[in-house]
Amino acid sequence: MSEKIVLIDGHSILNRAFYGLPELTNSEGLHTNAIYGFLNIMFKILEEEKPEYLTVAFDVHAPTFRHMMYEEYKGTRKPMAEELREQVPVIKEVLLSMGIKIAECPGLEADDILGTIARYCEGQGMEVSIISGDRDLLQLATEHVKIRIPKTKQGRTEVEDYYAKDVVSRYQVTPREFIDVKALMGDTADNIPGVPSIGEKTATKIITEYHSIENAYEHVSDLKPPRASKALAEHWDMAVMSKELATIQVEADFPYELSEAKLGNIYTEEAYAYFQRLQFKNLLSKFDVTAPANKVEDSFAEITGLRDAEKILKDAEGAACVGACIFKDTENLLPLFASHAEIGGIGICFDKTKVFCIRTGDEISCGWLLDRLSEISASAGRFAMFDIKAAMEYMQISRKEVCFDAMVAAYLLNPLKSDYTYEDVAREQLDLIIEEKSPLWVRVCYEAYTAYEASGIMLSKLQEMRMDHLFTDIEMPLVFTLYDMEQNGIRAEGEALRIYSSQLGARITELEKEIYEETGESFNINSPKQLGVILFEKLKLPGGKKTKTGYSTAANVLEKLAPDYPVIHKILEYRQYTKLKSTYADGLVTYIQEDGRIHGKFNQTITATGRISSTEPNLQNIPVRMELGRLIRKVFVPEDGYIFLDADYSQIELRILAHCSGDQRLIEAYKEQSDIHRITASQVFHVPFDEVTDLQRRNAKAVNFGIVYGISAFGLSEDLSIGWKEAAVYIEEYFRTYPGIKLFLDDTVKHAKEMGYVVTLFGRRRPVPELSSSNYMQRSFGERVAMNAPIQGTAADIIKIAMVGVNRRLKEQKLKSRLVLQVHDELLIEVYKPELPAVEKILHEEMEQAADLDVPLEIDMHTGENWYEAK
DNA sequence: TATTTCACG
DNA sequence: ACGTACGTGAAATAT
Repeated sequence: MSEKIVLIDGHSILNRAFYGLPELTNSEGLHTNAIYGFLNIMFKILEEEKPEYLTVAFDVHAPTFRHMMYEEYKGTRKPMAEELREQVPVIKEVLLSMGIKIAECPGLEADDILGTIARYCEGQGMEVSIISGDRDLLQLATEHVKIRIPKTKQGRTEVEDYYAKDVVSRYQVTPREFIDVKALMGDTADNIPGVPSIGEKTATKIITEYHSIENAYEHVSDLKPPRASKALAEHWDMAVMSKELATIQVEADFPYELSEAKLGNIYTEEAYAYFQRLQFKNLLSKFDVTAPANKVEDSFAEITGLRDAEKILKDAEGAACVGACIFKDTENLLPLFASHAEIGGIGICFDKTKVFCIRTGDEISCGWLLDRLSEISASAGRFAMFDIKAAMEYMQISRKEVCFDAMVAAYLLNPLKSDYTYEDVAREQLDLIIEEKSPLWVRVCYEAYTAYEASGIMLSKLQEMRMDHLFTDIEMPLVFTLYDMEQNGIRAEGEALRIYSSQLGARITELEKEIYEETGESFNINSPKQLGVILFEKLKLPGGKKTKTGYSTAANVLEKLAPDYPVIHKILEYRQYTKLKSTYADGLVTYIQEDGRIHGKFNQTITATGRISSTEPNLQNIPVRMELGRLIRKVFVPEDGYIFLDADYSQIELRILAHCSGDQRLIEAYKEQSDIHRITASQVFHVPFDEVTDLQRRNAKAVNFGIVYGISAFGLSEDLSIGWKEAAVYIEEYFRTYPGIKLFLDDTVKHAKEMGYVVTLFGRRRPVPELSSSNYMQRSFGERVAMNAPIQGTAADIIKIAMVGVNRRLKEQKLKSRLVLQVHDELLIEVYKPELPAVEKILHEEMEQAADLDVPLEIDMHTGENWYEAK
């Protein structure tokens, strides 16, 4: 068997990967998508081909002869996107770290390097595979040189292979003739002008007949069609130049030692370190090298004996700082049942050299261990854990003021991440790499150690970033408030939900039947794909639009497209009913527990802006806008002897905007009147307050929303179904009326671009990396985010302060009333009836006084025997 | 697992 | 010439 070499067209594959993959960055903010894609393609090819040799060729970015000629011909070429450019030196380093040969030579393009190496190796009797995204290389294909073109189709990479014969069957010309076709037709992507008015069809036809441009030129008068004949005669010089441009050199002169391309072990420790830095977690599994020994790990110990455990826990008593974690025994369990696993033990760390995993078992009981941990938490100067709210399911926290939630701290330091694991914190704060394959007890020790060691570091970072007040006085107390709310849960009547569900079900069946009759076919109405086909192809509804995969059948699109078709309304009604049934009626019953209550989760580390999120179930999106859905709220009821008290902030975000911008006109307006949209309409459209029409108010309201979202004429026009131009006029008028707003928003974006982040009134930060993107759309998004995040985030800060205050006073006064829900600008309390006056006072005061703004914070408050009535 | 739709603020 | 409003989560279908 002959030896094999793989040649990779470096920039071409990087390019493919860059544009084929979504944005990806590591924690340093370095873009990594092209590198990741490149390596994936490379590994795939290597596994497939198992070559003896490998070389990656790159262009050197000095202008080459061929580029010069073209640039004179057509001006400057587009610069490489910055996000891609920064990845080029990194991939080269990564390749070097794997001992992979890189070939580059000033004055030569990668094509020429590839062509020359390919010819040489073929001459040595080797098999050659060239990997490139560029079809230009097809001219190099022979019986032993295969051109491989990776295609990314829906996430999967498929490779098209071309030997010489494949080029012939696909393009009707030989690889050598392929050059001449290119010379005639040109290739804008490849900087080849070609002959004007000759396209692919004509070029192929001419070359299949005459085999070369020279021969075609000799018979130029015979060429058909006459248009081509004339073009070639007139632009023969262009054809010659194009051929020269299109021809890849195969006898270029540059230093290259085949022996240097010999593949050794590419999974080196150095490469491992790179992959870790780049955070390519799933590529790390390819390595079986073990990371260099870690000093900290040497002092870790696993404890199963009671005597040892007693001694250690006694030592931990009164420590200045304790890091801890609680783990479940999932080792002998199918992952499916992991959630009801027993406690396997704890991790505890109270000194760099005192790190233990204490396991429950024959000697150590769960109850005892957790009680001891609870005691230790109370005696510690600082008690640090990841996700304290979750841990409180198992242990008592009696001294909240000493607690440090490392997950919450990590969230404040960077709220953009999807999760906050101890592995990530260890890497980011401690430069510590934790082996995924380490035994459970070692990982447990690492978690406790990371909580211990990173807590001080993160606290000082929070201080530097002026978020210590936010962390200590808002977010940490909130951990316990949210825990209380989860424990409280909210009562829901299962039977009422089931009745509601069956009523919806009956109507759904009716609608289904009617829709099938009107479309003359039965199909899955819930499938946008099938629905699209029925609506736009079978029924030929006007202009099917939008989405990547087919027609959009979203409600707003359908309404706009065909408001006159009765089927459309039936379908939208059907959607509404099925949504209510599946998500709310049927969805909610499954969460009702023994106590008749739903104990949903409130998540503190999810949103980029600082809001809380609600899951299992989501209690923050219970219907309210439409009456039909709003009825669901009747099943949420207080316990006997209790009543609901609901309060929400009135237009808190716009008030925050008025305050932050300091726009006097808006501030004055809000001090006088509470119908903000009406005032806005009155002032923007210059009509007396009482003469504002419904339409004017509606438009003003949309503009107000737009301002909060980071205004754009396009978005506003979409929302109001008006022209782009008209929307721009509204915005202009708005800014003319409130010039302070315009100044503030511009200034916010400007600061964000300089600093890379935006800040709320209470110091919460949101990085906005999109602002430095070279992509217009991404950058615009960044600008809108920069305008919106401080407003939405400040509102989040304020209600969090109110929640903590309300909860604190309820508990201090030993009231039975309890906080049950938060819905962004709304709080719901289940009030023990005799306490109602006191609780009303507490709720109103805490919400109103949560922040001292230049405009009053108005609160709407209602009571009710269920959530429907209380809103 | 990804996409689409729709519920909320 | 480009193509979007900000922030979430759940369910159903498609892949």
